[in-house]
Amino acid sequence: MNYSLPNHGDGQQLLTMLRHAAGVVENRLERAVEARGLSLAKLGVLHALAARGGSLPLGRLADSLSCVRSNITQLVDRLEVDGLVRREPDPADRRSTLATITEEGRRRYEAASRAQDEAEREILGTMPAEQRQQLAALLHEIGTAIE
Amino acid sequence: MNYSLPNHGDGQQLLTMLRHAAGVVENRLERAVEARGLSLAKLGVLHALAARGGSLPLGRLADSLSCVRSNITQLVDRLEVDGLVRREPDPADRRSTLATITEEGRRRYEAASRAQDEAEREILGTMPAEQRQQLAALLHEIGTAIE
DNA sequence: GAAGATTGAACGATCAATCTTG
DNA sequence: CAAGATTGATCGTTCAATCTTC
Repeated sequence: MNYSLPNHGDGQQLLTMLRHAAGVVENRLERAVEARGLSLAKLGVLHALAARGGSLPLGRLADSLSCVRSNITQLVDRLEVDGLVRREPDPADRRSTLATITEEGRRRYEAASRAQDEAEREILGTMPAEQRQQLAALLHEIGTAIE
Repeated sequence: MNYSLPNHGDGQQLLTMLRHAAGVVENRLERAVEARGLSLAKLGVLHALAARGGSLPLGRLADSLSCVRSNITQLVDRLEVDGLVRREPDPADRRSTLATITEEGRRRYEAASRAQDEAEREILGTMPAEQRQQLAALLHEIGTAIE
């Protein structure tokens, strides 16, 4: 559901606004990293790898990104085609496969990461620190209200 | 990008929180309507139809949901299989196709819509009106900061 | 030619079933 | 039998190309 949101029912427009704002932000960031030849999903994988020394078993990668394994299988497939990640056998366990970031992968990661930062700074640019703090607190409250 | 979000770069954690909160809310609402045999995407279509007398040309539907036409084509395909929507020729323009909600579609729409309301009320349940108002204002500000 | 709809391809995500190795 | 990874199916979404009708 990436498109404009219906206004069902009688009053919870706030959650509609929340989802809409996040969607607009997401689209904006997606465009920013796309201009550097990545998607947010691929950037997420490269980030996890770069943050862990360059290599991770696919299962750990799935844990890192809180997604199911088959998602990682296919994401890494595409990243391999792009030449940004390599699959390697795990010496410690023959069931396991390591994903390793390539040199080109590191370069793309750095560039796209900077592009994302820049876009985020643009979006938040004018918002005073006090309001940011308020927003963070309110979002945290909603988060904890669920489970 | 529905999974846990990376913390690239140096400080815009706020947008990560925003996207994460929206994702959690989205998943929760999705589960709520799924229990009534719908998805948020399908519910959005039924809502648009119900709100406009039961029938709309596919193109207007795409406009309503701010998505691309081919998306509607396929969504309506699946809704037709479900028996919740019917395609009909547009008497006014032979290029155009009308999507019409069925009786069963209306029933499912009502039920799922109530389920969504309920879930939204649960999520927001304990949040005082003043905080809701604050949050709405801050979200609006972020929205306007983009274009 | 432009508008309405569809089709085919791709991406990102999930789930269920399967294969290999522990 | 568990755990790790893959495959095949389905959903939601976009884009580019195509077909029909205006």
